[in-house]
Amino acid sequence: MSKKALIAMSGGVDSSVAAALMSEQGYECMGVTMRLHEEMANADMQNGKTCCSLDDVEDARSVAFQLGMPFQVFNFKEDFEEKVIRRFVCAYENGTTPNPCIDCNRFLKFERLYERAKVLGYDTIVTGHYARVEQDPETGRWLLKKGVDEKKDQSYVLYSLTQDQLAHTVLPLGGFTKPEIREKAEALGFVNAEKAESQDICFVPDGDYTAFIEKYTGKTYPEGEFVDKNGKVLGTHKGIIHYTVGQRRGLGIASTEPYYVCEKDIATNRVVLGYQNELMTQDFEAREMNWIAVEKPVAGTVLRAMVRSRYHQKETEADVTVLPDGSIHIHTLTPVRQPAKGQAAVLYDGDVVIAGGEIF
RNA sequence: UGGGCUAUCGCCAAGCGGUAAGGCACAGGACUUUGACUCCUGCAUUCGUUGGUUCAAAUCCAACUAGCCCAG
Repeated sequence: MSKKALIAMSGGVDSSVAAALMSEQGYECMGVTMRLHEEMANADMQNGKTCCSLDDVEDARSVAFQLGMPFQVFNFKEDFEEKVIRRFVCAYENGTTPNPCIDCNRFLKFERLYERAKVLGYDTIVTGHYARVEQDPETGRWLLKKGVDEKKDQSYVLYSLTQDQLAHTVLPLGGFTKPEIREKAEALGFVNAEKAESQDICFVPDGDYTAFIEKYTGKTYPEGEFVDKNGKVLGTHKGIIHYTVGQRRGLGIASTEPYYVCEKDIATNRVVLGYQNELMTQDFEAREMNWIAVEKPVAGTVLRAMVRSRYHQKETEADVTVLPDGSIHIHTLTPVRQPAKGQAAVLYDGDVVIAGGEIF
């Protein structure tokens, strides 16, 4: 009796090859594309850079057909709207910087899709992420590890996976590099073998997320003051949702050295700017922790870990203290650029994800 | 109104007689399944104006104009 795997197929190269690999391994597979949002109808929007357009669905269908596996489209638009888009918009309105990809993984791919899979009798979820799932032979815990291809590693956006989810997840690309996957796709003659990497926020294909928020909420976000640490007014900003902590470009303030966004004050609608040295910190906190490699530690526990506080960033060594309410305090050994609230802090021990949470 | 100082790209700013650094801002590109960061490229035939000295001036001289400071 073969195991049954449900493959989340975006229509891109990675998930297509993931499907092929699972099929080769003898799994009984079904390909699924999640419909998450209204595609931009405009023909001139077809830049091929997003993950879930109509063309992408057809690519996924084509690959599934080629592999001889059933294929379905699940309509998760309502869930996506509620769990990803709304949270995204709210985060910006509250002055934080969301990571919708993490929410999509957490709430759609590994929650909604997983539930549906179970109902349909599939016990394994498969995605095209570059990360590895392994079981610790000693503790029996399921581990999430970085992908072998350091350049493409996506363990950061998967930190929310629970033990149960990991136990039922296979990430077949984790042991490969991107070039290897491309080769595989070409060898198999997939229509999307040479498709561009996806990027940008999938539901904002033109990249103008501020326009999206304004259209979504029907609100406009008033101009306000740019000030320095001492409250001195430096200029006028275009609306607070346009900025994120750590941002440099687009401020329009000429100076002797670059200004960065250090802080956003929703109450006064002010954006605090400072020079690079004013942006550095060694302390921040994260909450809603998901512990993967270890059981949730008791309050007061201190551990040394490598911390990543933004995607595609080199980790920094830090001392992590577990606080009474379960959140953590992170003290980096060397100064780092202040992370933006709303982004994820993920703790690593080498290749292994220890835990992750939201910076606040 | 006397005296002094300064006038170089949108902003800051090198240059001190030999044929316009750099930073910021901006634009474009690379990177990227978030926002960012980062990286690359571009960006004054011209130095407040007008004359003069010189083979040669943004650099010296003069006048004019503007701004700043101190006197009043």
